Amino acid sequence: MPVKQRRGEETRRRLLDAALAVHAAAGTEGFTVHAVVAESGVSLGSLYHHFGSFDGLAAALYTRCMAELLDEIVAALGRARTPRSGVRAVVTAYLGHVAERSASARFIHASAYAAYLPAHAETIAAMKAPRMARMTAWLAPHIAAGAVVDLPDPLTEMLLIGPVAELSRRWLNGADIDLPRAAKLLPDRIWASLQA
Amino acid sequence: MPVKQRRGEETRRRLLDAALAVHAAAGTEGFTVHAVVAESGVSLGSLYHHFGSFDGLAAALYTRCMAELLDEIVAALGRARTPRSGVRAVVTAYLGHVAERSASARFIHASAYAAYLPAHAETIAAMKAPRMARMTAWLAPHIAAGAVVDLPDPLTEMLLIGPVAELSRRWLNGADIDLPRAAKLLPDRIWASLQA
DNA sequence: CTATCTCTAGAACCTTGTTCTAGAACTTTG
DNA sequence: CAAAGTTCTAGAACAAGGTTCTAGAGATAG
Repeated sequence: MPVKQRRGEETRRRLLDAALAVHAAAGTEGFTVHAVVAESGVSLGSLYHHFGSFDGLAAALYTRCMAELLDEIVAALGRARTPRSGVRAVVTAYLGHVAERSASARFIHASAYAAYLPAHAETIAAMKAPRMARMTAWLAPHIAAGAVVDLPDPLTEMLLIGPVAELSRRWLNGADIDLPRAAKLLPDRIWASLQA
Repeated sequence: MPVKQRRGEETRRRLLDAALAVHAAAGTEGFTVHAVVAESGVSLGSLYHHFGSFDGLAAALYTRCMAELLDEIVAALGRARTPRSGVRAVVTAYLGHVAERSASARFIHASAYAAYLPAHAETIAAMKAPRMARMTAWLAPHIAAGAVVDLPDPLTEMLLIGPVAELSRRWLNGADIDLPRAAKLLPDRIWASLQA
């Protein structure tokens, strides 16, 4: 691999890592171009060369974090055999990510609106689509067998992740929530909403 | 009522209305102090006199919009007799608000993060607490009677509004979702997750 | 009537995202 | 190997938007 290209990749990675670190340490308030540049040890010019804008950097970081989260969820789902255990796997993977990699989770939730910025929507959609498709495909036979209720895809998705996402958002923002207890109780409740 | 105080109230109201109008027309991008001031016909000094900061204005508007939404939900819940119809009433009221008063709903969802800004968190919590308490109180006898599952309050809340909130967020951002159809299908699914 | 207090006004300021120009480092080609 | 071209890095200058400040107009109280 060409040296130049590798250095570029390295710079991109350093900027993304620095961005996550700054966001975790200073919150949305302190999350600024200049802070990220200082933390990364890279220049402002490089940031704009690689990401085009600060939103571009944020979108790239969002994409990276979200991809990791979805990959963990898809992997957990792949290990499940029954739809009920699949639901439990998804919830556990999601909440596990939130608990163990809270910097990533915090960034995802803080910039949820970014997923809809027109400029970057298609990049994010392109990352999500295949992963969501794998989940849909996993569910399909169980729907066909009559074990899982047959709803429009977005609704199934909402029932599955809506409560978990909202719960995570609150926990990340300091609400008094017992996450392990929630991880025990929620899956069967969500499963009840999906059972045919 | 003193004239001066009434004029102050009027100015506050004009600023809040202008803020909602600007946000609806120009989106989060164009939602700036200067734009709000221009739209309202009031001066910048007045804005800072009454709200302290731009975030203060946003928090006040969020509080007002959220209070209206919650009041509609609580009112709808009050008219319901069975827990199942209560769930349907809540979902219908929420989605109705989103469909009919989308400027308000859009602002609520766009500034969801604002609910956690330390500076304004307690104001918002003070608005929410009594309304949430009314919902909890409505549910209590049904839980006692064994008709509704007994979970920690936040979890019940998540199961009830999580899917609806997430669905609304996507619809507001242009996702291809059939809202009336969702309003028909969701309530019984959510009810299934809450049924004991 | 005058003193004071609240509200209104908008210019000046400062932080933060973006652009611009220059130059360094690597790759390719004659 | 040398020179041209390309990509990447650098940081100063710029622009836009949030905040502060000083001043003055209008209402209320003594």
